[in-house]
Parts: sequence; structure tokens; C-alpha cells
Amino acid sequence: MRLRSQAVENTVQVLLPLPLADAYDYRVPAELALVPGHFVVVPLGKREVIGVVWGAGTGEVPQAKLRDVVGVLPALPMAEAMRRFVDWVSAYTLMPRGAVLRMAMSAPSALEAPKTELVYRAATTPQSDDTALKLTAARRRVLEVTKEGPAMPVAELAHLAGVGTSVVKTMASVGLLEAVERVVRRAFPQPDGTREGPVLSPDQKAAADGLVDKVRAHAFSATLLDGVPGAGKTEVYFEAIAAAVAARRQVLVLLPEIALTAQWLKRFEDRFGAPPAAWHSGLTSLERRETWRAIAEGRVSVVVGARSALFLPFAELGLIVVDEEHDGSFKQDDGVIYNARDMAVVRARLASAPIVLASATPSLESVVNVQTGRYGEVQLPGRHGGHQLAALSAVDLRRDPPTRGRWLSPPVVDAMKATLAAGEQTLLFLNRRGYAPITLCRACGHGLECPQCSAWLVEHRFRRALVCHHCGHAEAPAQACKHCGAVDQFVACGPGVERLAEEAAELFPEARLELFTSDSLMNRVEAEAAVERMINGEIDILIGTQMAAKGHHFPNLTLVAVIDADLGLNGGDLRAAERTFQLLYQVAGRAGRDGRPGRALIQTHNPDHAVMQALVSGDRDRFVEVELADREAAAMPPYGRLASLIVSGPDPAAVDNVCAALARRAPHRDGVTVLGPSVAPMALLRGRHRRRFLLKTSRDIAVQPLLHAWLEQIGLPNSVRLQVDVDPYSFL
DNA sequence: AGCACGCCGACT
DNA sequence: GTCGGCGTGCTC
Repeated sequence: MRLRSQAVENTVQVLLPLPLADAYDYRVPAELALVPGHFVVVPLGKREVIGVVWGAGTGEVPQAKLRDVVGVLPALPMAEAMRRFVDWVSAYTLMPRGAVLRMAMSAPSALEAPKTELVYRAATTPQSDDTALKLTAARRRVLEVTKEGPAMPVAELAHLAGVGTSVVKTMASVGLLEAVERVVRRAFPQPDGTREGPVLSPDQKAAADGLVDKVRAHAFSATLLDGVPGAGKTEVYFEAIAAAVAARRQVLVLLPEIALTAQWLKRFEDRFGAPPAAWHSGLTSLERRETWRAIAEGRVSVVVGARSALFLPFAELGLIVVDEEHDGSFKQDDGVIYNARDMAVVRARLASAPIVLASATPSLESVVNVQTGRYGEVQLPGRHGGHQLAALSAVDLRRDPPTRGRWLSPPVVDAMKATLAAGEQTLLFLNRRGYAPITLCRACGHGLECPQCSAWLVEHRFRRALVCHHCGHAEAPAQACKHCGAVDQFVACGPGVERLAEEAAELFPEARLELFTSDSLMNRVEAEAAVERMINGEIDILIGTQMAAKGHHFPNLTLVAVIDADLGLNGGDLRAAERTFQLLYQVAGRAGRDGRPGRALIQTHNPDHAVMQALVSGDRDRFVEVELADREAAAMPPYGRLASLIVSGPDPAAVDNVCAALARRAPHRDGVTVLGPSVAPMALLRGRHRRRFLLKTSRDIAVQPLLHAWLEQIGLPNSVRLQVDVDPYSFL
């Protein structure tokens, strides 16, 4: 007994940032004092990897197998709250703990010893050697500079004193100056939380006060900030940020990737006098390292980023804001599958910090969480500063169809004419990249399909390629049909933004138009430039996908036309109606935000659909009510829980075998339904055949133990993969 | 995730 | 005869 406990004392569990479910035990050499959270270097096979001490060794591994910890890295240990967060996310998503840890170690170089430089200051104990201490004019100037300023590097000191660097070096060697080693740190400008904010409307003030109280409480709380587009939600949560910063606590703002724009950053800087630290995929490795370290050391007070920022090592988290909380892009769909919005609530809870979820179209999950009292709610009823909601109307495509081969209906064309004549701007919104979504052979009727996916190839005319939007497969447009050999018989079917641009250019040859899509704008810089041109009035008609619809504010935009409002409604997705409503509501909200009356025209074949009715009548709450009733009747989220299992592999027979085994062992109990196996919505993806199970349970059943018990019994042949998605968002 | 081990095709 | 393709399996 005694022997065993001693062995355990000398060992630690180290979690490695690899897709491993369990931490490994390592022996601790006597000279190392380790505590949980320490970043350590350990041997693994032939290589050395960085891991995190997760706790005392388990003693479950044979002594002979144990290897020694190589060393500790000079980084601040991972906080306990962060380690618990990693465990929590892993347990919830059923992803290996190591895979989750990897997300919390996204800047490994930040763990290495930071670079140092030599800085010089006046010697504290001057020597008495007269000749060495001779004070020439140059030396005197150097001493003057050191008296006033902080210690600084040779070049800087020499420059300020107007001397050569050799003077400084000599002074150091004779003891007039002393050199100290200092860690090189990038300075982050500090947003000022005490700065006076803008004048808020009474509604905004009340909402802001509510959030500020939550921040001052220094305790976990979750609050939904609900307000129409233009109601000034950002200004309101900025007040909460100000309160947290003034209290010297850190703030994390999560935004959907495409909403993190120059405009948002500018608003922040205008309010706080300094920019926040941004965390996104475009950072250089140096920026990542410096930012990561500064966050861990508490030298950064506000971080804004997309979902991966959730795993940054905040030292003193005092507030999380999730803006556009309904946005589907918070759900990560590959690798570790998690919903950053939901996990942000968990992170806030573990950090005992408040979280604010902001949206003009809250997710039904959040609405129900408010109804059940799990979340508080702060509402912003009206628009602020003369903003008016766009007048929204449906264009019935059955009554007012465009001419054949065209996509703009007469009412939309008329509205565009009027808008152009008034010198105002139009946004044509179509959530479809490329020229045409389907290309058919006129002779035999065959459509061009991706060889690796069950999806049509989308023609991109500007790129002169046929592209699969699911796997990236691209091929050159062919002359002859592979099926019937007919030449030059291909015909583009349906509209994409490129085709829409062509039509708009024909109708309005004098107008300046521009495409705003991820294909036409290769990077952030180009996108910002396009936004700038739009704001400066250099564009009359902007044609774009949802990229154009989010996170931007165009003061002279007064007409928004949604070309195909029905697009998202097909396909039987659980959230089709909810998502369509949210998207179209947001898009329509782009029109007329600066005191000008805007209008939004929504082309649809189903003007009677609940989504269209809700949009036209502006009755969001009624829509939410009806949609929630449907979900409740079907025991679907947010009233029931879902998990999806995707079984995939190159060999359909092997996939079906695994499905049969899963079906045989499927859990049977009250409140649990297993649907499937069925052919997954993308039956073939990247050359892998896919089948799907849906596990549906009532709200009070935890799905994770159920899934564990189920999947444990299933052996997977090498080529077959089983992917678990707890709380699936999209069903594709 | 790496890295090695292992078992079948075209090269010096 | 070997060099090397990447499938499979392990790493405390």
C-alpha cells in the first residue's frame, strides 16, 4: 500500500494535445516540482511533445512503461477553470480530451521562453575608478536620458542621447551604466473603461444598466440582449465591457467570423480609445504568440474573435459577449464538433463571469432558456437615432414572375430604377455562389455531378470552372456531354450571384455594380476595400451572398431585394424556417439605417409560408411562438435533445455492416428514440458513403452516457468512421 | 497527431 | 533483388 502511494506521488498525469482520450502517466524527476496546469515537455515514442499536467499519476500503468518528464516550460500554468473547461467540453461533445486540449494550445510557441533583450540604465552603485568615470559631454547626455526614461536598448538610448552606440557600450563596460536582461513584450494598447460613452436612449440606458449590474456582481449569469437591428445593441454591451475593463477584468467578445469587420473594430476604438486584441485565422504566428501570452498574463483586457477565441487562456475573465448569438457559424462542424455559443456559457460559468448573448433574432434555444428562467433577458424595443426598420414586402413570384431566364421580378426592377434615380444603393441578396447551381445537358437531361459527393457541380463563370461546394473538386467546363456525347448542349439552370450580376448589368448598363462573395473577394483586405467603396457611394448595386449581409452598415443603402427567399426552406431541415427567418430578417435590416426609409422586397413562391408572413407583418414574436409550438409537438430541440451519428466509409457494404451492428445495439428506454439508419443528406461526401442515425431524447436525459454505452459495443473496421455530433445544428 | 512497422509494385 | 507506396497501430 505504502509503496504504491509513493509511486503515485512521484508520477503525474499529463494530457497531450493529441486525439487521445486519456492522459498519460509520467515519472517526475526529483528536481522538478510540478503542479497541475504546468506545461511540460514529455517523451512520446521517438519524439518530445508539450503537454499539460492534469493531476497526480493514476498508478495504473506498469512502472516499466513510465518515462520521465523532460522539463517544465516557463509559461504560466493552465488555470484550473480552463482545465475543467477542457474536461467539460470533452465530456459533452464526446471528443477525446486531448483533441479539446489542442484547441486550448493554439499558440504552442507562446509557451517557450520569451525573447529577451539587453536594456541599459544608470548604474546604481557607481565605481570609484576616476579615469573610467570621466564624464564627457556625450556620457553626460546619456546619463541625462537614463535619469528620465526607463531602461532601454542600446540603439534607443544612443539615439535619444545623440551619441553612437559605442559610447553606451563603453559606459556599460566601465560601470557607469548597467545592463539588465528584459523580456521583449509587445505592448497592447489599453481600451479605457472609464471613458465617457455616447448618450444612450432611455431604453438603451436601462438595458446597459442591467448588464453593468451583472458585470459588477462578479458572478455567473447569462443574459439575452434582444433588440431589433439598429436598436443599438452594440452600444449597450459596450457599456458592460466598459464596466468590466474599469474593474480590471478581461472581456471576450465572440463574433461570427464574417462579422469581425473593420467597421466593428472602428466602433470599438471610437468608444474606448484603443482597439481590442483580435483573434482570428489571419494572424501571423508572431501575433498569435504575443497575443496568447499577453492574454495569459492579463496584459490584454478585451479580445474579440471568432469561435476559437473561446479557448484562449484568460487570466481574469470578467465578461463574455456573444454577438449574433443565433448565427450558425458558431457551430464548428469538423474536427472537434462544438457550439461556441453554448460552450461560452459553460466557460462563463466555470469562470464565475457573466455572459451576454446578443441578437436581433435570438435562437429558439435562447428564447426557451429565457422562458424557463435559466437566462435573464434585456430588451431593446425600438430603433435608436432615427433608424427605421425597412418596409418589408413579399413579391409573389407566381403573380409577378420574371421573364423566362431572368430572376429579377418586375416589382424589384421598378424599385431598383427608383432607387438608382434617387442616387441611393441597392443590395441584391442571393445566397448562392457561382453562376448557376446546376448545369444540364439539353440533349440527354443529365446534370453535372461531383464525382466524390452527391452534389451538383456549380458553374463559376469568372473562374471558368465547375466546382463542388462540398469538397472543393473543380474541373474545366467540357464541350461534350460524357453521357450522350452531344456537343455544346450544356445549359445553366437557376441563378447564382454571378448570373444575377449579368442580368443587373444588362438592365442597368449605366449603374456601377459589384459582386460581394467569398469567390470574388479573395481576402479580408479586398473585402474591406469593397465595403469602403460601398460606403463612399462608389457602388450603385451590390450583389452578394450572406457575406454582404452581415456585420456591415451601409448608410446609403435603401433597397434590399432577396432574390430567392425560399432557398433555405427546402430540404426538411429542422431549423430551416428558423434559419431562413433569421437570415432574411437580418438582410432586410440592412436597408435604410440612417434615417432614410428603406425597403426590402422578398421574392418568394410561398408568400403564405409562416416565415414570409412573419417577415412581412414584422411579427417576430408570433413566428417564434408558432415555431416553438411545432418543435414542442415534435419533441424536437429546444424541447428535446438530439445527437447525430454519421457512419461513413469508402465501401458502402462496410458502412452498412456497422449500421446494422449499431441498429442491433440501439438503446431502448422511455424517452429515447433512435431514428435510422438512413442515407445521410449528403449520401456521398469526398468519396465516402454516409449513413445517419438520429438519437432523440427528452430534455431530462443526458445523451452522453447513453451514447457511450451504445458505441462502446461497436467495433469499427479500419476504413469506417463514426462521427458523433451532439446538438447537431445543420442536418447536411 | 507523428512515427514505425509491414506487406506488395517498378526501379538500379 | 531493393526502394518506397501509405494502411494500421501505438505512444505513459
